[in-house]
Amino acid sequence: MSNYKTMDPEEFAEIFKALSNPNRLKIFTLLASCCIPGTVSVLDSDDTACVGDLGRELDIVKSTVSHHIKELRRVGLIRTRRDGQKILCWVDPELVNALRDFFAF
Amino acid sequence: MSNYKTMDPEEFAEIFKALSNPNRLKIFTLLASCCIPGTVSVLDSDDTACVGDLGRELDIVKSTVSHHIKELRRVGLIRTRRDGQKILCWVDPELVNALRDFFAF
DNA sequence: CATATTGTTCGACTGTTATCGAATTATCTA
DNA sequence: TAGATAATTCGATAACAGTCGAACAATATG
Repeated sequence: MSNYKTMDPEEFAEIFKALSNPNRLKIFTLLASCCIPGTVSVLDSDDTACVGDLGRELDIVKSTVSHHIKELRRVGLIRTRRDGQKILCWVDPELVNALRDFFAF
Repeated sequence: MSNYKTMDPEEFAEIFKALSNPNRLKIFTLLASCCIPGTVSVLDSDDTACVGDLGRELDIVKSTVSHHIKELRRVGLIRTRRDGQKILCWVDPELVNALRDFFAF
């Protein structure tokens, strides 16, 4: 744990809480997977996905997806941008790196 | 996300849930910190800690610590061993490595 | 054996979370 | 402007989680 002394337990706990729900974790990994260069995405876009895509993929209603997206965004795991009617989502590589470092001894 | 295809979302979600409570995360990082070779530990032992140590350090009652330890052990994040009256705890490096890989793009 | 120390289990209480459907808002297009 | 599509917000409900103190169990030691 390279940064256990400087990290804020409350903040990291919030991030882990965001990943502690199976559906939210699936959303995160789906977004992460379509961000890898060269990876064939299950979604239509190259490096982003919209709320509707995610809902169809995971078979949950859009209000629930919206709720989960909001939570992932709140803790900084993903970022979003409106494109017309759709809200595009993608993971924040910076925070993912911070998480990787957290588990690096 | 190197292993997003093969990983089990339910299992990983459980692990993240175990780290989603601030006190449990503190217990985990305390144990992780005293496992690093060469690190000066806040606890008395070199590479383990007992329930009482953790409770004193975090100022929570022992029944709560015990509850958290049980949860961390259930998901495989830590391991325990009885030594006389005390239960010694330490993190499982294997699972920590798996988590690091999870966040490695 | 009696007592102290350490940890676990149990019950209770309080607060939080996941989910859905309905209503609402925003954007696009015919 | 009217209708279609996409997403958010809101309210309700059911399930779960964190914490504590009391009681219990295991171990050590006088």
